Amino acid sequence: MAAAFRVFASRGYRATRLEEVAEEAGLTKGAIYYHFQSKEDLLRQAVAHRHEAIFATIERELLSLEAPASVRLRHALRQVWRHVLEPAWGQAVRLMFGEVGIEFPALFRMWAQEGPIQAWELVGRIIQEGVREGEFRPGADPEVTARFAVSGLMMQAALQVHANLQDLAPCDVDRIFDSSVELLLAGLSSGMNRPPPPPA
Amino acid sequence: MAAAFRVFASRGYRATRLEEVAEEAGLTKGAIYYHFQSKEDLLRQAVAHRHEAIFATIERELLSLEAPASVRLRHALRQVWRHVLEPAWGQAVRLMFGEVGIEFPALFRMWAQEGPIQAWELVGRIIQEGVREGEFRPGADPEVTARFAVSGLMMQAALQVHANLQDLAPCDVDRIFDSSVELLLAGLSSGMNRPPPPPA
Amino acid sequence: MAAAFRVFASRGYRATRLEEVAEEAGLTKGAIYYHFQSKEDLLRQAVAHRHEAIFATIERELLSLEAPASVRLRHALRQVWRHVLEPAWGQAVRLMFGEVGIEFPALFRMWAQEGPIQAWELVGRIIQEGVREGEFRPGADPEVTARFAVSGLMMQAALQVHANLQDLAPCDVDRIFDSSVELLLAGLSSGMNRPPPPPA
Amino acid sequence: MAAAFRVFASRGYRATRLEEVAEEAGLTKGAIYYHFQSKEDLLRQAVAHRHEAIFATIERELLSLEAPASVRLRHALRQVWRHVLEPAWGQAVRLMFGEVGIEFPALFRMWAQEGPIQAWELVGRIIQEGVREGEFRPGADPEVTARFAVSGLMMQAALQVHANLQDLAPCDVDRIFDSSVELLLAGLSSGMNRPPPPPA
DNA sequence: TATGAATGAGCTTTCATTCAT
DNA sequence: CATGAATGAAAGCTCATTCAT
Repeated sequence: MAAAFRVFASRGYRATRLEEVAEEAGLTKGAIYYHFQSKEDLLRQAVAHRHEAIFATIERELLSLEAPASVRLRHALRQVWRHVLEPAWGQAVRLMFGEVGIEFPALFRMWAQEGPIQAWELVGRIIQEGVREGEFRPGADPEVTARFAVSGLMMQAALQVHANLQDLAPCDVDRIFDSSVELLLAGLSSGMNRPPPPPA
Repeated sequence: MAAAFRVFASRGYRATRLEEVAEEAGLTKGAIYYHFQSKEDLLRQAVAHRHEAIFATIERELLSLEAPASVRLRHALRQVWRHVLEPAWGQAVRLMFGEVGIEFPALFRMWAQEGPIQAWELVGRIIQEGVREGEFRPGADPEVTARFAVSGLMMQAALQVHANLQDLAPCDVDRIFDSSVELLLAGLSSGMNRPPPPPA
Repeated sequence: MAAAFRVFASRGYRATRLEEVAEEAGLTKGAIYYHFQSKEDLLRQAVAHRHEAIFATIERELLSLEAPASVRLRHALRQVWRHVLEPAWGQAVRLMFGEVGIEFPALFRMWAQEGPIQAWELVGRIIQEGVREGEFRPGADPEVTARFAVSGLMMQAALQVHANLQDLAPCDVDRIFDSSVELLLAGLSSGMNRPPPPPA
Repeated sequence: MAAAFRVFASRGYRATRLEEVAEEAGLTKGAIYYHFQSKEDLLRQAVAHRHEAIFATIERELLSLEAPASVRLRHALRQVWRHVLEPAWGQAVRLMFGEVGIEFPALFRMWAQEGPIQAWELVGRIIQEGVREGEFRPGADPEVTARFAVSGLMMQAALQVHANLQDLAPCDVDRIFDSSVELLLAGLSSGMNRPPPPPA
């Protein structure tokens, strides 16, 4: 299943021949059919098996982190950023957005639930706490902010890094993260920790 | 070529049979081969021909818009949002991210150049002007902010709307836009027009 | 028709696309169908039209040649040799032996009648005259000798020259002709003009 | 491969549908592609595999034959004649001269090397021995004589028998051989065993 | 469990042929 | 007479799937 996921992710679903999967797994085509019903079944199990445990891990970490919301937000987003920069994530997202999204919507939803949705719910909770604690301004929309933040990072990772747009529109990877987070925090800030605006 | 784009976008490249394209175009398979060398050539031309003139249009509009940077930014992002909410964009992005990205990277880059990159360069210019004019704070990073903003909207459109995640994680489409823009403006604001923070 | 013959001869019948013929003729496919019923019809007419007038010409020449049979034989074979060394003949023979022979036997027979058969009948007559005149030995078989001689030259031309076996089994073209004719004359000679064998 | 050779030889390369080959072999199209890469590959292997071991066999026979060169020559040519009268040879030669010669020259050369060239080298050696032993006249050209003899027989077989020209120009098959050999021997003879020419 | 061989449906591609203009 | 566009019937090839061993 791991082999299958690897090949599907790098070649695409339809472009993958079962023989490639077999080879990657060190077997032959026939053996696959002993373990799986069909190519589709193989994909399904390969995807399902790849639990995006990542966000659960992040969450647990954060629970034990006693720090201002801004710090915890930055920390969480850093983890997200790290995760989506992984080549494996880049391939997976292409597979999911592409053929899987079209041909196996249910599979796509399962992935989305465990990945992006999970991520923005997690981030949303942190922002909400920040608002409750007065660190973030009361008018902020934690849910949308979280979606927006996570989506922005994901899309930048997908385009800039995984689709290799570095030479078309170069931009340092760390700068993308730092500037994005800075923007977020500025936008969320209740002004408590901010120097007063210069008198007009 | 339009017919081809439509079918490729909705079915995916490999899953599309030339016969479907032919039917959509009101012809037969053979006729396609009179005009195109191969399936790949058809895709190439169909994609290349579909100039994403949209952003050039937005830009022209903005040039004639005398208004504060924040207004122009909101306007531009509104156009982007409108565009990426189109079903056609949703399909195209899946096609591009999926099979085209994997099998025809050059084609993908062409699309990225005309689409996302164009968009964030446009938005980046507006933010830069806002900074220069003092409406946005001097420390802002126009380029990354633009990338982040456009990416965030695109990803939300792709997931929430085109991948139909509404029932898994419901969220009003307008709220996504409004809250995102509000966040952005708050994060960019130089504080000139903002009420001073309440005394601690 | 000339264009058709050229292309058929160089590419082979089935491997020839009507478009190639059209291009060679400076027209388009459609125009061919104004003049010919089908690809087969085109081949038929192209072949039929190419009268192998060559042997009639040789014959006329020979009629006016007052010389011993051996001289006339050599002369006739020289003409044959010259003819079969032509690249055009090489291509034609491959076409005829190959696809035409298999798919259009009648066409092949027509060609054979005008080509090889004509040739060996002509040569046969000369030998017969040589026998009648006493220059060739009485036991000779003019018909088979003619067939054998012409066939030998044709096959050598086809293999050595047109199939380009020169580097696999090099042999000078003139030597092939000269030695062959010498052998023939020696085999046909009645001994009249030959020095008596050395006493044992 | 045997089945393929049979079908290719009788129908021609391009005119052969893989399905015919499959049927002849008792399989289906797909199975062919399990064992061969393409139609071309199948042809290549089918031809390569069909070693023309025939001439090696003849040679071995001749080595153990203690007899005058003329007898051995007649014997060798008889074998050649027998071989080229086989229907299979007739088909093969048409295939080789036709499409294979045009589209796969290397394959043609391989066949020529194992067939005609082999044959005339063998015959050439015999003649050379005859010359050395004084049975054949010193001025003879063994190499060309061999080429000429073998070519003559081959071409006669191809035309008279395999191209079925019997009714256009009837001639007994045995007579062709006998007269040809008689001519050859007469042309090669050193005169030692020949009655002196009648006095003029 | 695993394999090699085989299948057959379906795809892309080719091209002789047609025909309105 | 000629053309460009279109057709449709193959044909080559691919590959998920099956199965005896």
